[in-house]
Amino acid sequence: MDDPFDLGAAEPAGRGEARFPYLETLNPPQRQAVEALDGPVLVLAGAGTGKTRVLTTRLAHLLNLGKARPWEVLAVTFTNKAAREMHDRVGQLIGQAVEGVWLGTFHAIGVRILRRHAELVGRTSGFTILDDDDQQRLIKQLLEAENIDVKRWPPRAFASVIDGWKNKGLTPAKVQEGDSGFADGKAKALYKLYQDRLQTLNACDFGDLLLLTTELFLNHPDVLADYHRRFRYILVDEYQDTNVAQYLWLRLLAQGARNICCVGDDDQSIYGWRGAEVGNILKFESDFPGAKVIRLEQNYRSTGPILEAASGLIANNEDRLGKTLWTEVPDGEKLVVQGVWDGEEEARQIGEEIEALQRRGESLSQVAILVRATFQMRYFEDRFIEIGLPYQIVGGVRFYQRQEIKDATCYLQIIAQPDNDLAFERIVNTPKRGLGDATVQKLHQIARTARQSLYRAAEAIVETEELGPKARGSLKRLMEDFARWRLQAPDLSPAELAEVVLEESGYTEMWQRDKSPQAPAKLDNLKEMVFAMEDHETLASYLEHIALVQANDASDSTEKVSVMTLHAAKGLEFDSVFLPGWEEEVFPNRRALEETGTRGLEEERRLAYVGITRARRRAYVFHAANRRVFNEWRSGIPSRFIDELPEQAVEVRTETGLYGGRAAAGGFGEHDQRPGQGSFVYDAPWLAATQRLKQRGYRAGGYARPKPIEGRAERVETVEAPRRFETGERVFHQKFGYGAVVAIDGNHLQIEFEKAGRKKVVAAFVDPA
DNA sequence: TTATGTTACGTTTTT
DNA sequence: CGTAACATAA
Repeated sequence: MDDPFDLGAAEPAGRGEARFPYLETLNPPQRQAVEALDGPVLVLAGAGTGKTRVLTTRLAHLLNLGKARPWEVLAVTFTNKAAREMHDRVGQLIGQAVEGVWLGTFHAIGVRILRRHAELVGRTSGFTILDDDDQQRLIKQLLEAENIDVKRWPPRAFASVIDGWKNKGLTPAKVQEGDSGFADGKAKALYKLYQDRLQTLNACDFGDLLLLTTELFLNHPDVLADYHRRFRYILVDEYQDTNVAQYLWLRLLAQGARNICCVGDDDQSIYGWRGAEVGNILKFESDFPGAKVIRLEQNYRSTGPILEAASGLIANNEDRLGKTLWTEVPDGEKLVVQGVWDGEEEARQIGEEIEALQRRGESLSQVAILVRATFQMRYFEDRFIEIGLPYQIVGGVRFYQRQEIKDATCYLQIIAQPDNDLAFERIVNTPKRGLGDATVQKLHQIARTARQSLYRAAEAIVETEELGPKARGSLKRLMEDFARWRLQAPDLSPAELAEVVLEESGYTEMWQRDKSPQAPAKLDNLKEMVFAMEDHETLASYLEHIALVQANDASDSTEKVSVMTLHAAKGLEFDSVFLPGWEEEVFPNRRALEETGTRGLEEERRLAYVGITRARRRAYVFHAANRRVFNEWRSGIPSRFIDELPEQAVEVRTETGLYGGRAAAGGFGEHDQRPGQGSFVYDAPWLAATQRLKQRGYRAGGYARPKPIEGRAERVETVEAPRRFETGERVFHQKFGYGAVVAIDGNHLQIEFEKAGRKKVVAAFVDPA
């Protein structure tokens, strides 16, 4: 990148430049941000202005200058992905792997600190980390035990109340009586009970990882002082997304050396619902008097029109610090806005556009579809399976949250920590071994009166006559299994242990016998899990890893389209970005508006801004006139965000007539009939529109296919050797299960699935049953 | 206790 | 519509 300013003018040229070549590639504000090592620094970095670059270079520079040893640096990120990227890039800069730096997410670092001082917060260092599934089940148990009607007061609602408190850094003692309307003002007391329960279980939920660390610092000044001495430099990524708990946590730590550098962009604050306070970034200068504030405004990522579209949109927000992004590469394609008939049509169009890009030689790894909510992903999956377009869902269900992984993990957890009641309860009867509700209730009773864990209660009860002979024998066998595995554990690697346990417990067998379509995938996942365990030397290290890391949070760079939520896309960039579902109520999301009004709307707008700014060269906004929500057809009004895009940066490709006629005349009322369900639906505006489209020769998927460019392959072939199928043949499909071939059209099969109905599928995705 | 059928309910966004 | 919790029968 050419630097318009002469670096030598600011500082005598000399050995510095030669020793630190990476400094020369920075622009002046970037370089300033890297070199202002001491004292508090706030870097306001717009999208695509080299934020990560500044952060990584700064960290490398710190180490290179010998300002700090690796373990004297704390670098906090929000996602594991960001942490990993930082690790890798710093490694490249200093020419060797970074070892010893405290680099990780708030949560991961919280765990690390808590494990060292667990006794001070009422845990032992081997405490378990609950995921929100565990958390909810625990809460449900608790509410039921307290005779709270869980129909009226759903456990998930209480979970979010608790999370809210924890995000604000509130322990039960600090919560105001009646601070939440939950359970008629009993919430505070219930919160206390919940925390007590966690302590007896020797467990922490996600919120505790921050809350208890902060409590630890507050209640034990000596411990805090120790970390003050340790962390001489602190770096924080995505500062705009810190919540109060994280803010307190950071502020406590930063009081030591006061060398804290926070990087963020108020326009990209999208975690308000998780308690993030944009205010934290605004308060920085008063929290740290004398702080240097550096703005990065030169965008290196996107073309002019894309930047213009994004800037025009975000300018509609009142509550912002304000930045002016600019780029030296102004030319480029305009942002495309395309209206389509419905959700399926949207998926078809996007599929075709992607195939066109592919024919023009674009890489699929540089294409992303960014949705507002996960339910939108399904349409793309269905369509891409049908046309054989390789895709990957990024984010989604956490690997360890999948049923089979969770079950397997529970076995391992019990070996490591027998007193983990939640894990025990989950697998006593998985696979089925005749230990049903009645038995578990009895165990609970004994455990409660004897004040011991379910596991200990089970050990005791098999020596008595309290259970029927069948249950007793079965439980006894299980307890013997556990005892044996625990004995073997020290001599086996975690992976070997897992294999033994999965085999001997009958868990693998359970899925082998299962003939549901998901079963083979589950077995694969279990294999993948065992494989992943090879990387870990101890069981404890594996369990830690699985609790904090999403397995598929990194988009692998293979030839696949990435499908993910806008939230998951933060920090990423792609040549081409598709933004479907820009309709009122979908995006901006209705609930966001209902719950937090203008604040919610502005956050949605920031989300839209994040979406557009992910694109380097091409961005496509789609909106559908109709969408099926649950089982109802609803018409959709184009998102207000579309109107807010500056006209000159946009090319509109919406079919004329889509919003014409009575529909545009205000006919977008709510209606709940499906097409063709009887004579009474004639008045529905969408039906009129359907008929118009039909008259003009519309057919499903019938928009003109872009002409292939000559000389290019029609489609990159990613499928394996084709196999011939015959009509009537019984087949198996990963997603749709078993079915019979109805018709064959080249490499496309029409299959009548037993569960999923009739679908068109590419032959390569189907196996003979 | 398990298998099977029935109904209620839900979709923001995540460490 | 699809899933998960719930109710009933075997």
